[in-house]
Parts: sequence; C-alpha cells; structure tokens
Amino acid sequence: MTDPLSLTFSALADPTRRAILARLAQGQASVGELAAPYDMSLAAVSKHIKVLENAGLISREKDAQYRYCKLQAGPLQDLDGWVGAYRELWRDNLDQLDVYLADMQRGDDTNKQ
Amino acid sequence: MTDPLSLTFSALADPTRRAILARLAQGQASVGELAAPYDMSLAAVSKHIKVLENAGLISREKDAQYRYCKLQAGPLQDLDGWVGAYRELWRDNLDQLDVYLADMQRGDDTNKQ
DNA sequence: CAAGTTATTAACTTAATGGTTGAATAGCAT
DNA sequence: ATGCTATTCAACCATTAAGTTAATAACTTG
Repeated sequence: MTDPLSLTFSALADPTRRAILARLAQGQASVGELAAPYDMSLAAVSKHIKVLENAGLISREKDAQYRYCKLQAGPLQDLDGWVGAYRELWRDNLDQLDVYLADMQRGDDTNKQ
Repeated sequence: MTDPLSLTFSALADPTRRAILARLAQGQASVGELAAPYDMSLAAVSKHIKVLENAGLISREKDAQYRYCKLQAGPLQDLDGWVGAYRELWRDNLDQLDVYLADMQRGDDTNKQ
C-alpha cells in the first residue's frame, strides 16, 4: 500500500482528517487551531496532520512555534481523475450496456483476463 | 469510522481492490475470475471482495456455485460529490486567493473558528 | 534566565487489516 | 452417492492504525 493513490484514499478514510481538510479549504491554520474542535489530544491531531502531510494533501510552513498547515490540491486532483474514469458508469443508464457486456463475457470468454 | 464515506475511502485504499473494481467496470465476474490475476489465495481475494461489498461498491448475485460480482456506482457518485466540493481549489489559480485569505486570517482573526 | 505556549516524539494499549492454511458448505456431474 | 468445483469460514499471525500520557524541543515573553 505504498502507491500514492492508496496513500490518498487511506488518508481520507477518516472523518477527522476530512474535517481538517474542509477547515483548511477556507485558509491555512495552525495545529492548535485545527485541533480545537475535537475532543481528542493534541498529539492525536498532530498524528492526523502528519498522515495528511505524508499523503501530500497538506504542506506545512513553520512560523515561530506555530506550524501553519495549508491544503494541497494535487492528490485531490489525482483522486478526481481516478473517479472520473468511472463517471460514465452512472451517466446515460450505461447499466444496460454493462449487463449486455457481462452476458457476452460469460458466453464467449473473450474478455477473460 | 462507521460513516459511509469513510467506508468507501477505506475500501478504495488498496490497489488490489481498485484493480478488482476496474475489472468489474467492464462487466460482472465470478470470484474465481476476479482472483485469477493475483498471486494471492482465493480466500484473500474473497475477503477483499467482501470489503468492497460492505462498502456498497459491488453487489453479488448467486448463480449455482458461482457468485457474480457487479460494480455499483452509488458510493463512487458520493465520492465524486465529495471531491467535487474541492474542485474549485485547483481551478482559476484560486491558490492566490487562498494565500490572501490566510494572511487576512492571521492578521485580523476574523475567520477563526 | 525562567516560565509559558506550541507542537512533536516516544512508549504503550487496543483494535483493525491483510495475509496464510485448512476445514466446511453448496452445487454440479458422473 | 461420490467426487469435483467454487466459495466462504475459522483460526491464526504479523503489521499497521488510532488513541492515550508523558517527555522533549523550539520559540516567545516577562
């Protein structure tokens, strides 16, 4: 699970981390500011932030004893690209075509991999 | 981590499971067919499939001793909606605005929460 | 310098994840 | 009925993850 996309998905698979991202979408914030809303130790939030940073979803800028976190869109763009490949699945009732292809597949094995 | 979105992200945070989804995007397949490409026990793939099913990303239809898996778009649509909320971040160089807002915030505290 | 603030690190606990092997279940075919 | 095929379940192991508290580091200010 070392690939970037897995890292991104994994980082986002936690409501606290997604909430932190949402907060950062409206501007940078220090670790303490980010931690304030949560009933959780500062160390725990610090860990969450590190997970986000390791996934490239945020960057940090040091200013005195504060570390200001800033959202980085790159991984989200990649994620958008990934889900984009599936977007056609729910457009134009492609479900019907899906079933058709599946039947073909079972019948003649052409698409087997 | 019981909310649906976390479940979806978590299920997708594994390359094998994403590959299984990609395979299913071109039509339904049995567990054995899905397992074939992987150097992994069938039981392991079976577990992966169960994770995808629990996340609602696939459904299963029983036919004789085969379980045919089929991709379900719902959770992917939700995910698309989630990432969509961030799409503006990388359009129109909104980064500049981001920095501006951040400076405002540190200066006058107006946006603190 | 001493004291307070901010954040990270270390050590630990508990629970979840991803894999294994082997047995069990269910359906099909001889 | 017997055996083959397909799939799951159970028990187990190793690793990772999420949280805790306590200690440490880095900086500011009186």
